[in-house]
Amino acid sequence: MDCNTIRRKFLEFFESKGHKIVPSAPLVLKNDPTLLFTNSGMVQFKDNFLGHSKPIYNRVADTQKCLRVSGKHNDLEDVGLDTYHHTMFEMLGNWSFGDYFKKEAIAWAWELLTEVYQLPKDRLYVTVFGGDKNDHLPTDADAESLWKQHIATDRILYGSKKDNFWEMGEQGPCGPCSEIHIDLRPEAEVKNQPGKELVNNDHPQVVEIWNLVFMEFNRKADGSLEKLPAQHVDTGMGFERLCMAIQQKTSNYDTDVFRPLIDFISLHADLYRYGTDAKKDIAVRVMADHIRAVAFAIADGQLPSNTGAGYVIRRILRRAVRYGFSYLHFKEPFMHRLVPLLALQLKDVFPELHQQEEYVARVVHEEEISFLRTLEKGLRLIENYDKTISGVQAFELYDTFGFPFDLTSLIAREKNGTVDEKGFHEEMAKQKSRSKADAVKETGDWILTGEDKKTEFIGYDHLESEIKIVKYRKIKHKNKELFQLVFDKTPFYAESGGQVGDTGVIESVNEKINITDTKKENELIVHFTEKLPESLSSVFIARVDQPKRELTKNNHSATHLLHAALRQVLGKHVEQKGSLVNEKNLRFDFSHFAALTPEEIARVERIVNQKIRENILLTEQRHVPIEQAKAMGAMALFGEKYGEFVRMITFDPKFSVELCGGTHVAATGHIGLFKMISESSVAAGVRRIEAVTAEGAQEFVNESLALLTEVKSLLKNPKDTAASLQNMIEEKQTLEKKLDTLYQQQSNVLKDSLALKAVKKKDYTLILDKVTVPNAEALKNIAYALRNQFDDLLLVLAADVEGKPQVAVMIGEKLAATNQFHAGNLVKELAKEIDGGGGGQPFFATAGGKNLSGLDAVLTKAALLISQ
RNA sequence: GGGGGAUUAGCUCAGCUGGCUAGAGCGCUUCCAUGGCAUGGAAGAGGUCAUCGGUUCGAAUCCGAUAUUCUCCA
Repeated sequence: MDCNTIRRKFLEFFESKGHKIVPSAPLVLKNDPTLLFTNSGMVQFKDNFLGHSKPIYNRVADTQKCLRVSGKHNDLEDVGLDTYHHTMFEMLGNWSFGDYFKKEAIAWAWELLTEVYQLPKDRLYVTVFGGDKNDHLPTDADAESLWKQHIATDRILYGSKKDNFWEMGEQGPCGPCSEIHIDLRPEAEVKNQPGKELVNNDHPQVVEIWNLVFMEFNRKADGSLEKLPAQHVDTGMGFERLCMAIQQKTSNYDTDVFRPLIDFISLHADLYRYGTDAKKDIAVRVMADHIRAVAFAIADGQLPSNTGAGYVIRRILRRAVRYGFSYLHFKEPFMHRLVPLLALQLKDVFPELHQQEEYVARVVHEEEISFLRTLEKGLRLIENYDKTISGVQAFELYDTFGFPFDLTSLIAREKNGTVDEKGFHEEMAKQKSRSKADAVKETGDWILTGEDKKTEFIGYDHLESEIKIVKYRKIKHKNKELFQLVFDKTPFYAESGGQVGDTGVIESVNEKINITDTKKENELIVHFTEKLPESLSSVFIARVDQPKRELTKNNHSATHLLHAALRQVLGKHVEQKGSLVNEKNLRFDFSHFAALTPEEIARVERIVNQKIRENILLTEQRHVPIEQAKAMGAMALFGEKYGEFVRMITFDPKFSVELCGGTHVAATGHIGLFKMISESSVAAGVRRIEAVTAEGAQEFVNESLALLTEVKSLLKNPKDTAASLQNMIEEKQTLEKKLDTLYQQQSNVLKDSLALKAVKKKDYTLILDKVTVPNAEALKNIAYALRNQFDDLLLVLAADVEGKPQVAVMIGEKLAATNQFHAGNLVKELAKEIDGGGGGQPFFATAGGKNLSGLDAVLTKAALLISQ
């Protein structure tokens, strides 16, 4: 059975059991402070379990793109070393939200595995939760007795809290779980040792394939458990592992999920045959695995970067490049060539990659080039190191120059040297604790003050409303206390879609509290404040900062017009890749492969301003079925999670139709004026435009004009300002050069006159004089020029340099070789006469001071010192 | 968000603990040699040492700030 059939059969099976098949959520999460990536199938339903929103369907199934790079069972650095860990994988799952529970979940799981997939019953084991004293929980007897209807009693095993009690995090919904394991070893081995002894023992051939979680509790911040009002089922089955079991392979990488990638990599690694060299195999697996994670993350809108989720993507890609570089001799960018293959392979399941294939490959390619450059630089640095490399050095290479530690040790070994690994890890630990100390954050439990229900957002129509506080909690960060409030309804817009959150106040009869920000946690609208209201149960008037909201609206609507204009001018490949809209300006990132020409910029700006003058009325539709919206030409963004119903914002159905939750002007005329401030690049294939509107644009134009007026007036209002300035700059350069030559000539004259005064002594030619020179540079020049003239020169010049005393001592080449005089020592002695200090090299030294009248004394003293 | 680096000629970079008049390779200009050249030789042009401020007799070098950029950690 090929992998596509396996996936299809899973979905068909649950569809036949009354489940709604939903699409995978994006890999990258936007509104969840606790998580960077979707790491399991249940993430997109988190709000349903937490009770923040009601599910639309109570039975759902899907295949979900997941990414795991750290956690109790997974670490990025382990992936590829063995044959079963992955960064990105698909998780098949079925869910019940307060609908069916353990009985159906267990029966269907068994039916699917043994009847649809025909997995051998005598190789399956199941585990149930064996209870936990600390949590005062008994064995999961329900699951136990249900399993007994399907499977022999001796194939049921009992697991501890660690293996059989599933928790979302330190807080939140949780419950006992029941896992299905399969023994894939050859017959002989099975006879030797029963599979049940190997379950949950990290054996690569005796593995868990399906986890059925029965969510019935909520874990509170103090660690105690509370029964949930409704019970849910959450299951997850690793797709790649399931394929291995059904296709009777010994590794996930041997299935047809990975094989095409592996073959392509091997082909281009000098026709390497996979399976013939353990180290090279690891490299091949790393590359095959990592390209999936990287490509899908980029397709979902996450570019590699140096912070947050983007940094994780960068690390994954770099790890793959590193392995290819070290073990398969890929010295040129290669990973990007895997993108088309992967896109084609998953075209029907995850079309987002196929649709953005060129863009994704380009980003990967650019990132590869940049890392190979980093490697090259590191290699050059490491050449200058001793063959024993200290931990501090290795860490500096890694931390400052991004040079991977394993490459450092590889190179050290090649030179028969060593690296202090312990020292390296110590340095790393220091770095980590520095960062952690900065990031500590304590989050308290939500405390209910009213009936817990979903907040109604009324901010599209109202900027002011009576509200009640539903719940609140305390956040501690860097010794600062913050409170988060949730209302029954709110006019405050929570940051999303690039638009900043509203600020404002809530006010009761007795008090007035500032709301400093509004954010979303998944679907929950959270208001931030520094002060907790005293009477939490009062009725408050919530009031949004209106001027700020108005200015923000201008910028948001302008962003839509800009997006549409860009597509008109540049082409349909322009897709939004990021957006920031606040009261001051707007920033819009989009896919496009070249810098905009001044003409393109002008055209885009002209179109946007024309649309503003047309004063197009806003058409806002709040509840359109997603399919209908798409049919009407609305652009859905990659990496954005849309519900069944969407909000549509239209400014002229022929011009701009977008799915958007933000706030907008009633008619485009409100925007007033649109002015682009800058156009730049953020990453390969992504451009950024910054612009201002309304008052901001007016201010910008006024300031620019004022500056120009000032410049013009300084130049005495020339006909052509730019040319006049250009002239002036050129003129200045010529003058500087002329002045230079003039000084040079002066110095020459002075030098010649000094040369005439030279007195020939027995061992040397003495020049001792007082001079006036324009700058220190000239003094130096004269000294060097005289040195070229007399190889037995002994020169002492007491100079007046722009009113400051300076002394120069120069000793000719031949004389210097005799070590008879030391310019540095001499000048130090002489400097005393001018209340200064100095030094230099044995043959040339200078000194400066404060006492100009001491110059004569310098010469007298010099004569004395020399004659000694 | 918190660290660590880097910024020197058109490009890639040297320049050790402050002091040889800031260098190399490539590229550029001119000239010479060969029938031709990704050729050889010679000469030459090109630098506010990112910006601003400080320490010092003296700063590319030390200190601080800003900008740009690379990199690690969260």
